[in-house]
Amino acid sequence: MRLSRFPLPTLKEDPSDAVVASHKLMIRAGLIRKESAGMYVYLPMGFRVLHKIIAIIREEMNRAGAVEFLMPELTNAELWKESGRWNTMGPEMIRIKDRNGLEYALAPTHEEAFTAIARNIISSYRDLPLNAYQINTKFRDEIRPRFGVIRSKEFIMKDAYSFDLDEEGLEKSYQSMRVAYRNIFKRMGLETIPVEADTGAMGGSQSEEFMVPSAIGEEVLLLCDQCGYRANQEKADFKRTYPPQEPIAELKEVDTPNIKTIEELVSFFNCSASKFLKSIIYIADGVPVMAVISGDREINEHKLKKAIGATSIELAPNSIVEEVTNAPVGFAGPINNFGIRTIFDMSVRHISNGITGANKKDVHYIGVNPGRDFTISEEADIALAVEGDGCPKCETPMKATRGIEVGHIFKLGYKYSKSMNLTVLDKNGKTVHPIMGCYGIGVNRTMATIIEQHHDERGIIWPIPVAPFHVWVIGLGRSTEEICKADEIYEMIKSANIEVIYDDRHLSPGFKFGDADMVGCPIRVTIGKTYFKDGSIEIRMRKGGDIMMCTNEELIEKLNKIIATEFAQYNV
RNA sequence: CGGGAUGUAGCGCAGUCAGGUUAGCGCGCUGCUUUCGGGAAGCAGAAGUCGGGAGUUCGAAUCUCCCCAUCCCGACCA
Repeated sequence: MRLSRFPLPTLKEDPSDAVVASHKLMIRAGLIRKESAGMYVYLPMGFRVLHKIIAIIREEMNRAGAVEFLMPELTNAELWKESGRWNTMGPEMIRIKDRNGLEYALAPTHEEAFTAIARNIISSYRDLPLNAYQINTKFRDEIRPRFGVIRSKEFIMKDAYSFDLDEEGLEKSYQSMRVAYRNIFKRMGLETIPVEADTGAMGGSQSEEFMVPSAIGEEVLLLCDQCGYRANQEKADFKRTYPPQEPIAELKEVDTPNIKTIEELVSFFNCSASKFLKSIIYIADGVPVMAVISGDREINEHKLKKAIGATSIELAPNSIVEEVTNAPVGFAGPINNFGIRTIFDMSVRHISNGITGANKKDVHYIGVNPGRDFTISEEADIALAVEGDGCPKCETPMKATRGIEVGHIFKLGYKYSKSMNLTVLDKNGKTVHPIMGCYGIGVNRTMATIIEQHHDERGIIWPIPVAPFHVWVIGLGRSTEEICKADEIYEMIKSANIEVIYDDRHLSPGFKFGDADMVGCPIRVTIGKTYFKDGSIEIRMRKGGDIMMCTNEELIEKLNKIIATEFAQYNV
């Protein structure tokens, strides 16, 4: 490929609307352009990288025994109604009608579609296990698209769905995907950490996310160096420690004029935050509920949502708080709280002589004791684990770090096979529902994440398995004779079946070197003054900057050797 | 959806507070000349609904109102 015939609109300056390195570099290196918020055009150089990533995913999925499908993007509403998700998916699912008024969704995921086709094509235990996958576009009307391609409204996902006869089979399928994912990311130069995750909107039991540690990660991970416990903060457990029980005091009302926040209360009462019963009003599926937790902890809304069994929860607006507590925000508490459904964190039971709002303006109770002053009607773990909390397994203080989620694997269970009535006959001729798993990789996000992990101040440094080209040839000659010589070298490399791009543009050397560094192909070959003088060709590695010289005759062998060595670093 | 910021040529910005001729600058782009192993120089050019609409005014990029879009911070997710 000649660069003179290959659109590569590189930029010298950062685009003003990009914030993170990968987004800036993808635009500056001419890989993508923004179409509108959350939608991107892949230019030829960027598309090549996407293809490389897809090819690796496909190889590893096939190697793991998965089989590739291609599903429609426009999915009939009937499918979603069968599983119940037409109602529960919410506005992130883009719904449209055709001219006859039939409703469709632009697929945000494909559990229903794959379950439906499985219903059609499998009927016996002999057809199991089946692991069906596709690499296809997903549409999600994100509330906030962010960080370029990392969170967009339209993105390419590899999604796989496994169907097994029993849990043992599912465990096997799940583990084989776990291995495949590790291999996939390793082959792209990404070190991933699998962490325990919340199962979220997909439903199901066990679930792990594949995280790449990064300062720009949207997830917080809690890690135990001692025993290897790793979890998303949304899901993370921690070892509880409780204060000693005190001799029980009398329940009293205290005037607390305009003292509302835990901080204000701590200084007003001059005691530790753990004394307070923090009471927060949420709206769960439209109904107000109260969550009560020790004042030194935060509520984990994912855990709370699960404990309540709600499909959506949000903080109640002030007006609702005033309505249900009969007081301004800041004076809510579990005592005499008008019969509102209340969930207590496990920490509450252990508070003795605590302090909490009296559901009256400017009044708090002191000497509050669970059991005597209110009943713990529903108890659950609804606390957010934070850095320094003890590991739930070995009690060692955990560390927190941020991560980008590039993949996610789930054990779905029977949710879809039952709701959509997917059945097979087992050995005994009995009708049974297969058990399912699902497995996703964000392809575009993976590309951005690779850049986050592999760049310097000059530009991208592609790991060779995902580099758009392996070799970047720069011709610096001016005379017709010199240009011919550079052309010959390029043709020679090309006919050796090496992936090569040739910068044959009429630009100054600095400009060409700059573009080569920006785009970041692993091997640069320069045909310049050293070649025209004494026939020595310069080979320079983008990573590390090592320079080697060789002759015309040695070049192909040398390049093949370097390429093989580079690839070897990413072997699994 | 709540809070904050921004919108001027393909890209990056100035000009707006304090209204006043043909709206500037850098990069990029076109032509010519010289140069060219780390983002060259000169000369000559092309390219703009100043986000949109309404209003105030003799006169609006600039003031007022409404709308839209983009980006950042929080709740959803690959």
